[in-house]
Amino acid sequence: MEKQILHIDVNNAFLSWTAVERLKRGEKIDIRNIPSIVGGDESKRRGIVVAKSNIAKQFGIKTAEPIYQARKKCPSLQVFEAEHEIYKKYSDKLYNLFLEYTEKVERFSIDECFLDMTGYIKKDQDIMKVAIQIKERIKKEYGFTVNIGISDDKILAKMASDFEKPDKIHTLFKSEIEEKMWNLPISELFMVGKKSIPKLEKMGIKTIGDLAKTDPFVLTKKFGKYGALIWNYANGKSNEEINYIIEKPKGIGHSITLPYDISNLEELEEELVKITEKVCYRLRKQNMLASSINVHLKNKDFKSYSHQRKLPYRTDETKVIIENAKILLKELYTGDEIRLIGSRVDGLVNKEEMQLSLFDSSVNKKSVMLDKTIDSLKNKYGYNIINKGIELK
DNA sequence: TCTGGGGTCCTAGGACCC
DNA sequence: TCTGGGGTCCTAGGACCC
Repeated sequence: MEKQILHIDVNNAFLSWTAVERLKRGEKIDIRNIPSIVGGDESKRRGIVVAKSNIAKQFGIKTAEPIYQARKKCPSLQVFEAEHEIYKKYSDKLYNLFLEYTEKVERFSIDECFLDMTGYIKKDQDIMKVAIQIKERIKKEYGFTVNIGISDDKILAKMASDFEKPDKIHTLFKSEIEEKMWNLPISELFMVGKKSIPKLEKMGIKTIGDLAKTDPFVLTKKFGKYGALIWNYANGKSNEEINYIIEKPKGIGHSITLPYDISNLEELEEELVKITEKVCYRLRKQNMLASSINVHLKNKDFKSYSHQRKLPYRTDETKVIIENAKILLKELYTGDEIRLIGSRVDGLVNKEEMQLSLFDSSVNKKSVMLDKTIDSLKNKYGYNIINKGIELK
């Protein structure tokens, strides 16, 4: 049976959601109708464009560009802070709405879902009618717009939702790829990013159609698995399933761009401890144990380097993880001026499964008890209620 | 006050084992 | 009188996505 897939994408998600929330709070101006963006804090050197209104887009403002540059393009630009709790709230609402139509919903990102409608469409309906109904319900019930792509292939559905915006539905069935997709530049193809574009162009591949008609053997030879992947995408043969089962994370990380460059180990260590504590807290919230820890630095010239090491045993203990993170930082640090520091745990496994199969060495351990106490305080009174002595200095 | 932060997956090379 | 070779594990780095 042919698959029936929808890809639903919120138009300018963070900006739309901020707009809706502000209207709800009684603000008069709908920021979707003025040149506006959601952006990071410039005073903390996190000033990039995260989302933009369509008017801002008309000024040539691009996602991820520095805000100062965006302002040059449009001096009257209004900048709003991101409000992640609100975004999570709208994302959850959408997901629950989609579950009314099929149980096979994949959350692809905070503002995008795939719906596998195969076998879920009633006799008096068709997939277009369902898409229209979903789109109109979201607009009416929540006050923002979405784009919907319809296809018999997952990646084609995603490509289709990216066609003309906002508030539109497009089909891109396998039978339509020549007509609707092959004339587009390769940069439009999912998974073709800025590093691959010049390489492909050098081979004379400028459009998705050019890519589709290239010998897949040549692509595989040059790009490995990646070559085969994009060739399949260009030919509408992704054959990917909708992963509607909620997966546990494989790693958890946190990184910060520092408000100013730091060039001494002690200060970096303080930052590392803070962010690693947060990582460990999130790890325990997931009820998982980590196998390895990774520390990542970026210097003022944007050169990145990282080290990782196996933990002595799979653990969620702040003390053990921080000790190992500190070792990595000492190995890594060469005296550079550091712009960004990151910490992440990987190789996560479920805690319960581990405790069934192994002698549980953590019972009554002092550091485990301390983590539990701190976590419950944080859960009750908020993350920042308790800080280690290092932050009180 | 120019360039975020959170992820996943792939590759290449070295260590080590048989 | 070059240098086996297959497999696994580990690390570092990079590409891509939103």
